[in-house]
Amino acid sequence: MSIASDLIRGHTDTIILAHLLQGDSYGYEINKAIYNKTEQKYELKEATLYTAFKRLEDDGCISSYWGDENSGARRKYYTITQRGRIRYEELYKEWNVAKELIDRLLK
Amino acid sequence: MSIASDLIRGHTDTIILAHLLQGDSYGYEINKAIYNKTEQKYELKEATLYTAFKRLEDDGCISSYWGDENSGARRKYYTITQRGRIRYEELYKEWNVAKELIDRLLK
DNA sequence: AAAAAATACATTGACAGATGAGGTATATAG
DNA sequence: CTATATACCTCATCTGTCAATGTATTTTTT
Repeated sequence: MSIASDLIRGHTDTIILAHLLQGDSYGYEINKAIYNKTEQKYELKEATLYTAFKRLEDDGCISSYWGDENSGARRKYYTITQRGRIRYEELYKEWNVAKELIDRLLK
Repeated sequence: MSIASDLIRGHTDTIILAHLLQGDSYGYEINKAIYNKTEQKYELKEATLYTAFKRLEDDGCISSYWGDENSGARRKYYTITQRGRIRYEELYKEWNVAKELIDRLLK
């Protein structure tokens, strides 16, 4: 069963921040990680991913630098900032509140 | 703590269908019920509610009739249809899958 | 060696759901 | 008579998602 994106909408930023808490990473890898973690049930579309990177970087939650690969395609790595860590904690709490509310509303 | 609407987005229809499983109801009442069930943490905006009614009725998930109030403002009641019940079950299952996925992705 | 697939980044226009702002109307409480 | 509560509805606008499209390099297959 694949998942309607409207159910994930609102979590894109949190998912990215959560992944970056494990260490710096780049777009393509994050996407693959999500796909595998969800047992192929959910995949962020590339446009969504890069839109989110832009949003998070503009907001100071992540910063980026180009990797110095000597083989393979160039990669843009992202690091979570202190502000990003705080934001993640907030969003994670919000999710837990929302989860309970939705459970209650759907009975 | 109030809840970002993007976290509820995608659940509006399911919430309404869940409420109608308890019996026919009308817009104003459904809105109040949601507000109270969530301990005043979440309130559907009226525009969102009526947009959802339109969407659900167009899709054959609910049907409507005017109440015969002899006092107070007129009320438009909604009934969940058989199709609506099936849709609710699907959406409820999707929510439970999504919930697990999000939990896993947010670690 | 040529073709195909995988890796990797990025933009743009269109779309759908949510919502602020506005509107209509009736009943009741002060 | 005025304010508040009940009750419905529409429209323009905003935001996040995504299909489509593009660039460039490397690896694998034929």
